[in-house]
Amino acid sequence: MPSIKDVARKAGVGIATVSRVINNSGYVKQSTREKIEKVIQEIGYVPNEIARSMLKQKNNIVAFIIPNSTHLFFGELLYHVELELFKYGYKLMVCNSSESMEKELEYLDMLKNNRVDAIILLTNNDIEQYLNKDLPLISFDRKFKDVPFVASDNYQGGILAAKKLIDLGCDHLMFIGDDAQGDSTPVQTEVTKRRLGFMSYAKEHHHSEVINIEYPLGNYINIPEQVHKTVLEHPEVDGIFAISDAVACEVILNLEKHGKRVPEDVKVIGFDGGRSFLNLGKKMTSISQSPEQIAHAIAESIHSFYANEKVENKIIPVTLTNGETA
Amino acid sequence: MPSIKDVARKAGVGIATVSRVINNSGYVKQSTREKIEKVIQEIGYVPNEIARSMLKQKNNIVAFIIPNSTHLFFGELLYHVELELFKYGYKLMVCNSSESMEKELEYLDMLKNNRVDAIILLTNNDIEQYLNKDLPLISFDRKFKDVPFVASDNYQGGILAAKKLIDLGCDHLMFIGDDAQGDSTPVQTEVTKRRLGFMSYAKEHHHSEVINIEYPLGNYINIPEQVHKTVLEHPEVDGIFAISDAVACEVILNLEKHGKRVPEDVKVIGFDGGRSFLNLGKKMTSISQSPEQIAHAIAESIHSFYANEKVENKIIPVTLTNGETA
DNA sequence: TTGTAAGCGTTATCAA
DNA sequence: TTGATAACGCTTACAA
Repeated sequence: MPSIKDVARKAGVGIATVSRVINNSGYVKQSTREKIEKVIQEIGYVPNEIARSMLKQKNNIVAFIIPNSTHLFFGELLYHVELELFKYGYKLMVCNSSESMEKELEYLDMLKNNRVDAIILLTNNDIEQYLNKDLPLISFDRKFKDVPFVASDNYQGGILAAKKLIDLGCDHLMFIGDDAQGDSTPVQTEVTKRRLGFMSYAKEHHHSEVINIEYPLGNYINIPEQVHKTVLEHPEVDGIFAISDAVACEVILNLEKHGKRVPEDVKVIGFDGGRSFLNLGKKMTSISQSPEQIAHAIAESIHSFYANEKVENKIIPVTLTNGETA
Repeated sequence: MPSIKDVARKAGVGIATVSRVINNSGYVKQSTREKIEKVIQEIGYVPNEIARSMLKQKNNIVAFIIPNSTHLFFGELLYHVELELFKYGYKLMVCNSSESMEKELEYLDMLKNNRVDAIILLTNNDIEQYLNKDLPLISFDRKFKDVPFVASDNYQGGILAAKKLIDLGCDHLMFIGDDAQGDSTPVQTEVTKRRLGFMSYAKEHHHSEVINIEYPLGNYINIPEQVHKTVLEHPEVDGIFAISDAVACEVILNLEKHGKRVPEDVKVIGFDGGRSFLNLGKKMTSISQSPEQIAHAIAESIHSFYANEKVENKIIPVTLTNGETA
């Protein structure tokens, strides 16, 4: 592919002049400019961004380390993150970790070598100790030391769900989640606040104790068979808040398989937005996260950082989306 | 971040020697090597891939122009493409076109500027005239002049679906698809072969005519309301082949809403693999594409190209996955 | 208004 | 064994 030198030679000018033309900087005589533009057309010259990156020490590439782009909510988030970054002139590199910490570390090394401008990190692994100042990180739904983060208002989501179920007259509440606080792993993400918010509101406004099902972090999609068993062992439960739509969906299908009607016998609320679960046959009642707003906040943070503005942590509001399962 | 010069200075050697150490090339005295490695550790030097790219004229970045990573099958494909490319040392840039040709052209320009090593193109737009030799293209499910392609065996998929429905004793077949052959757009993709294979087999092995519903390319997920109406206008139909699982899912939900039982009254076969539609409440019968194999074929083609091997077009086999809808 | 030259961080060539 | 030095393609002083 032709370089700036080829243009300069063919136009009979110096490369600096060509540079001035393509960047519209400095003075260039009109006739010279036209001559150069003509040559550019003729030989199909386009500037090489790699060379520019080297000089500017900035390549406008952002990487997104994500467990799995196949997961419904993550897929949506990825889509919007790419869209928002594009508006600021950033390109997005996807890095599917498949939830493996080893893979995450491998990506981190690779991305450091590639001098990407930012790395969006979304993980449940115990990775804190491997993060350092040379990595331009921003994290989603997770706090790391010295790393700015964006998170949904998970606590408020828990409250909204509890309030909804209680308002609907549920007598026996249950929470189901793989948020892995406590013993199962040393990691605590912001997601656990869904549970905390739920519990807290229920404690204040509800008479009986909430049944709390907690299981280790899995693959985000399939939940352990044991959980289904436990649910069935509590026939008195008439209100369930699940940590994600995917989990809620599985729980609902299981309940229905065992003769329970949703929402008549048991009301179920998921978390994420229910958008992708039209094919459940009914619309899910869910606490909606806004992938658009999250993506916007992330892109804005990255942009602010390079504009030398202060990067604030951001909490994105959630809303209750009414559906047919509660 | 430190450069090779910093290492050289601190170790009291020339930069060429440092380069030899980090690339394990040429002769380096053991003691020198150790001294250099020590410095590298100390100052936390990692080589700058951007500089390497510039020199090698290769950056190991592949871009994937995809309509929407949120679409279930595309999301899976994206996931596997990234995985497969990673094995060959390639990084993946996602470019969501949202099906807009304008956006695709914008991406194409951007990617040319960025000298990416390959561009995987997945589009239904009439874009042929904008493609040129400077774009390192490979296409999925679509033939372009002088562009190598990978496609599923769509024709065979149509045959498998027709055979299945006929073997199950269906008397009145229907095909539903937005494959847009003929009038609706000048574009013809490989996907239209699903219809052709279906029709061809049905013609040979079936008595009555197949009802053919064709509608313009949409957003891959929602189908026009008119299609649902047309389906209901044909109560005699007892076997439907839909061009994708997403379409099949919508058709099934609509049929059930109107009192038809699937598969008892109408058998429905989708296309893609049915994997993501567990939450339909039943497993979909579907012609399975293999995102893994497709991704592998794509990655391999790109790799072959840079290994100076001949890049062949590749047709990936499909299989019938039995489910509960046919 | 224009051109020369330095420099961004590497690798590769060629002497030493 | 090693170290200058010339690329790679660009931007930006600095001179002219």
